[in-house]
Amino acid sequence: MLKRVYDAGDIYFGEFSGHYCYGCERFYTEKELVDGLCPQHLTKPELISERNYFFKMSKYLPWIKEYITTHPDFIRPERYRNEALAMLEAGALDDLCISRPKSRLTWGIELPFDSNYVCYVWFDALLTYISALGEPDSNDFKNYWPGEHLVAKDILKPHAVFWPAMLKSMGLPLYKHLNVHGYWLVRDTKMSKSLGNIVEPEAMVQQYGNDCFRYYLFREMHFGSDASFSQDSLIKRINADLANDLGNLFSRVLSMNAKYFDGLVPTMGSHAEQDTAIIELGRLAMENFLQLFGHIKFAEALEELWNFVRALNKYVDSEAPWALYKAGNLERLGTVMAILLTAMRKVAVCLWPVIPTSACLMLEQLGQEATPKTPPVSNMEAEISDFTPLTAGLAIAKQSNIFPRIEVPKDEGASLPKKEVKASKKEPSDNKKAEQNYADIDNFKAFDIRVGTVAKAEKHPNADKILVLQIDFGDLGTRQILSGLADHYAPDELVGQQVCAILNLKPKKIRGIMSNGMVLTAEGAEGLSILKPAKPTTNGGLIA
RNA sequence: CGCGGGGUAGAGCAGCUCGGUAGCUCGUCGGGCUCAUAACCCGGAGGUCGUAGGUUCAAAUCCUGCCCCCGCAACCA
Repeated sequence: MLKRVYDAGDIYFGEFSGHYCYGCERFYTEKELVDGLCPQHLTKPELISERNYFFKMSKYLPWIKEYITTHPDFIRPERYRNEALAMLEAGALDDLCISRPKSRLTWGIELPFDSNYVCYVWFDALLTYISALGEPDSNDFKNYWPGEHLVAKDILKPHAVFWPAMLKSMGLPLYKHLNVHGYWLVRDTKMSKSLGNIVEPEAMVQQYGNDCFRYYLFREMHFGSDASFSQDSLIKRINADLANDLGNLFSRVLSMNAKYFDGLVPTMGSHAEQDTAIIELGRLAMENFLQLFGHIKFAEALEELWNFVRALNKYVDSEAPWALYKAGNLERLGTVMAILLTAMRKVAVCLWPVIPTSACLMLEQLGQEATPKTPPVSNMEAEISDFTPLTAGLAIAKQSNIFPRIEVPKDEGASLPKKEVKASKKEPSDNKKAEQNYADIDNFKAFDIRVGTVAKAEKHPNADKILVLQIDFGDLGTRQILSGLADHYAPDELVGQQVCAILNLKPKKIRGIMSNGMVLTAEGAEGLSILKPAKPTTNGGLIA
């Protein structure tokens, strides 16, 4: 692939000189430097010039802009399209440096046209979308490329600009759409390891089943926006949609059919007005489902389909097969049941991509052949417009219990999230690993940790999250220490409070202000909490 | 003035592009049915559509100011 780009004349060997910080392994621009020093390490970066390979991305920027402009739905939803265009407008994009000399970076993939260099970041990372399929002449590639591209909202730039430019240069077609999705939030904040609010998908699948979990993810996240996860809503969703509406529909219809027709598909007779109505409603629902699904609007698509599912339950109620049976009206009964069974098949077909295993089970219960690996029908349009009944006389399941309800003990709601958190962080830590984690007491003694009282606290004028604290350490004097507490404490709240801080850390300048130490905090789901002695302690007291 | 999203019934959301009875799911209350997974079906209660103005015969919807949440970026020794 690199060769292709190289052969296209889009890679050049350029000299680049800049301020290079060895600690960060990166170049800094004049602007980024603070007083001529690396903002991370406070060291003077070396002015080095290095010859490296560059990808002529700038050559393609006008083309990308043009492409995005003329293909309004290439990036969706629209607001990310606007963001991408804004990025291109801003003109801050440059050619990409794509190599590092082996003398400095010993690992990495060697460039095909220069064995002294290895590939750096952009190419090796983005290429995996293609390399997973094999070479462009492989079958997989022919079958699956170009496809849909799905990314999270934080990596818009590389996928909206870099990667398309690279593909264009390689002479490969672009993916059909760049679909940008949001995040899953837990209690309105991002999941993060340090907050301990990670939800492990594996655990959820284990607990609720793959299909149920999949259904929830599809159903609850509205494409493009963030969604919030909770086991509570997960259970509600499974019970309401899968168990009550869909599962129960299968259960009631199949068991009735077992009773009335010995588990054989009855003959569908002529349609009454309400029959054509429900069939038309189903056709519409499926049409919308297909359309929305194609636009990655999974939640809305499922909602459409469920209009049909609910209507089918309603249809059962209004047609009351049990009454028809009692009245001995077997012909009408057969028609109603055949309509229901046929409709159920269609619902299952639609659901195949969402909950493959369950959909196959549904289809099998209806006497249809299905496997989770291949789509049950090849022509969805025909499936939607055509209401050919299931073959009369076909033997189908006599009962069904695909989605059992999840019963939650009454006052359980509060304790659920705790389990969630606990179950989340169970790293496979064997004894050996644990032993290696022991720290030497000397490591601890190396820190000079003291008690002090906050004398003054104010916001950092130039950084949102940081408070500038003046802390009185008694005989040791007053120190200025910066801490990322702004999101968790109001400045006034801290004044007069005792805190613990490490004093012998190397001073560091943060956004222009010096910090001479580090305030200790505890981090939990509630946010940050400062550590303080349990009873008032003389300022300067040593912590050991 | 860094960029962006949002504030609509107890909860979660749709509606806003193209002004004109405020809709859906869950929950709640009452009723119905009895085929079914304490399910399903019907009906009710519950909303100053963040806030203050403006445009209009008419504003959740258009315009302006303000308040409050959230994300990205930066930063969190």
